[in-house]
Amino acid sequence: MALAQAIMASLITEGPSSGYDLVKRFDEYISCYWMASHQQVYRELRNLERQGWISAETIVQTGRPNKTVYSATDLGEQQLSAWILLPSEPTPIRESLMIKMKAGHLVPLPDLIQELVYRRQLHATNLNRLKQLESETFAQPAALSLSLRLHYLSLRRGIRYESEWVAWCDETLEVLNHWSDADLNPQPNLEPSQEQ
Amino acid sequence: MALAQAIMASLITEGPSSGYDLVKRFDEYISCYWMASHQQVYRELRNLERQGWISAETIVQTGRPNKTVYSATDLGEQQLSAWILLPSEPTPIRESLMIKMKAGHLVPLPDLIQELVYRRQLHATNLNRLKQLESETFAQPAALSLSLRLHYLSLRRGIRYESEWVAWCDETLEVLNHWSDADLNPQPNLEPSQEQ
DNA sequence: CGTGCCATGTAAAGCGTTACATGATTCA
DNA sequence: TGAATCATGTAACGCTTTACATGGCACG
Repeated sequence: MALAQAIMASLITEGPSSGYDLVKRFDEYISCYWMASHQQVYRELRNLERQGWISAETIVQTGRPNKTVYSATDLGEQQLSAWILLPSEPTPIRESLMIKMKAGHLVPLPDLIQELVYRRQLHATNLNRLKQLESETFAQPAALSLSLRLHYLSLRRGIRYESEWVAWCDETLEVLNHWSDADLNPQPNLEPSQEQ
Repeated sequence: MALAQAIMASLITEGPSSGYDLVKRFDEYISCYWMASHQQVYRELRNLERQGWISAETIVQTGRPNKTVYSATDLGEQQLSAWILLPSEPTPIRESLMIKMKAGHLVPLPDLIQELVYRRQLHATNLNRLKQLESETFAQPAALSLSLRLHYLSLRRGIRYESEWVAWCDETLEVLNHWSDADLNPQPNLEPSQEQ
């Protein structure tokens, strides 16, 4: 629903871009607040052009395929501004790992622990990547434009989010490891008497 | 994708339930890890019954509409166990508020601040609700079953998540209020020369 | 000469959101 | 008498995901 606005925000703050540029930017840092696949981005660009929020210009390139560069129109910028002023609700949470926790008594404890270790690693890796971005882009805070400072605040949210995940994994792993030691290891409920 | 598993997990840990019971449970605490509307729940229950993961029993009630109570079948429990053992990725993040931050220079700073104050309040309210649940259900930790202890861990994640949101809002509001004081208030880019 | 990057799509299926709908009971 | 709760849906639309597809260039 807000993919259109995420694209508009990027075109306005980062300037005219090709679909490919946008996809790269989504992968690099936009995904820390709005994830989108390349298929979604290309489709949305066509929608936005049809509605007149962006305009397309074909850049002829020799030796490699032509590219289409999109720019936000005045209409697009006005529409984005108006959308920002509308109140918005938090994203609904959908975390499959928590479903696994809830029904965790169905599987052996070591399997649950393994899954948590894996998730901790994913979030720790992403956290490092975001901290890297933070130190690269925001090394000299005095020199930052308003736009960059606002960008920084959204990056902070990404860093906090990933830190929180790592902290929860650590907290939870400590509890589960303690259960392991105490030999509370649950027996899986897999009905071993059944063949199929 | 995992709505089916969220329902199965609830039927297995909380026992046979009607669609309405499940919807209430989603509203009460499942939503802190998996949000679902009543329409989704009812549709998914029909799918699950068709696939044999759950079985339905009609309870005839006098004076009020009959209800259908669903129970997990052995097949359903096995399928859920197998699914838990599959590795899973984090949910893609989609936070429209961060898009607003990114393009925040397009609107007056007080409007951005107002939106943040509103969001802080939403998360603070939800945090209090979850803490309430925590203190109600987990007052006597010694008496808890394995299943309830696992439930508690997922509730902890919800509490951490909402705390983190409140903390980010506070951090960000402090920065923005400071800008306000310093008279860095950006002028909106709304092209006042245009009539339409 | 193969791998990966540049650059851009189509198609189908599944999932989520919004709107609409029904009809009884209980409580103020 | 009206509002809220119990209890359960259908339909349409739109967004997301997954799979498949193309074709040149650069680098080792």
